[in-house]
Amino acid sequence: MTREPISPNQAALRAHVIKSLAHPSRIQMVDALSAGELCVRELTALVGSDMSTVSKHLSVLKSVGLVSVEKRGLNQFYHLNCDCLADFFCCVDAISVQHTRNLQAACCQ
Amino acid sequence: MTREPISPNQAALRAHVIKSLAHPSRIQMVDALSAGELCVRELTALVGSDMSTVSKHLSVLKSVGLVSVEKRGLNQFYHLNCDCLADFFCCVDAISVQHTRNLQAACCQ
DNA sequence: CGATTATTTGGCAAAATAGCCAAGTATGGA
DNA sequence: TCCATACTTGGCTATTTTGCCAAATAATCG
Repeated sequence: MTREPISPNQAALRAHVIKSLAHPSRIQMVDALSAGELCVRELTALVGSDMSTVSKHLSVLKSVGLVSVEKRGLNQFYHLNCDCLADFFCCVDAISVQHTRNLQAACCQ
Repeated sequence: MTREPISPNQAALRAHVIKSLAHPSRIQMVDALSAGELCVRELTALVGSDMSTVSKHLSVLKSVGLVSVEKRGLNQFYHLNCDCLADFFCCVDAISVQHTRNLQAACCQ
C-alpha cells in the first residue's frame, strides 16, 4: 500500500490543465458554458473584456480540450467538454471557504 | 431553476486558489504531502529545485491555506489542509486523458 | 460586389511568475 | 560561544501571461 509519488511528467501535465483554469475570466466562461453553449460575443459581454482577449482565453481552454467549437453561420459556438468541473470547483471553494474561516479565527481571537 | 452566473468576485477567489496549484512543483509537493507531513529539505529533494525556490512555492500554498506549518526543532513540517484534492486531481486527469484521446483520434483518422 | 457582423491573429507593452544566488534568521549541538 | 543545519527573504533577471489595438479572415446580407 505504499503510495507512488507522482512523476514530474504527470505533474507537468496536470499543471498545464490547471493553468488553463487559473484566470478569473476563464472561470467565468467555463461556468457560463456549463449551462449551455455560447458564442464569443455572448462570452465577451459576460466578462467585459475586449473580444480579442476573450477569443484568446477561449483558445487556451480549447488547447487543453476543455471546450470545443462549432461554427454556425457567423458565430462560433463554444461548449464545455467536461462534466466533472462541479467537483473541481467544489474543492476549490472548500479551500477558500476554509481559508477565510481560518483567517477570521486568527484575527478575532 | 435558472442558474445564477458566478460573480466576478467569486471567479477571482477561485482563480487565486487554482493559481496556487498551477505549477508542476507545487503539484508534486501537494501530492507528496497528501501521504503525510514533510519538511522543506525533503520537499526540496523531491522536486529538485533550489531550497529557496521550494520555500517560495510553499509560501504560495500557505497563502491560500492549502498547507500549514509546524515548527519542530530545526525543521518546518508542512502538512496538507485539504482532503478533497483527490477529486480535484481526478477531474484534472480526466480532462487531460480525454484530450489525449481526442488528439489521437484526430491524428489517426 | 460592397457593407456589416463575428471572430481570430499579430504585435507590442505591462504585469505577474519563476528561479537562482547571496544574505539573514533561528535552533540545536560541541 | 562558535558552528552547522534548516529555512526564509531580498534582489535580480528571464520567462510567461495578459490585454489592448489594429489588421486579417470569414460568412451573411443588401
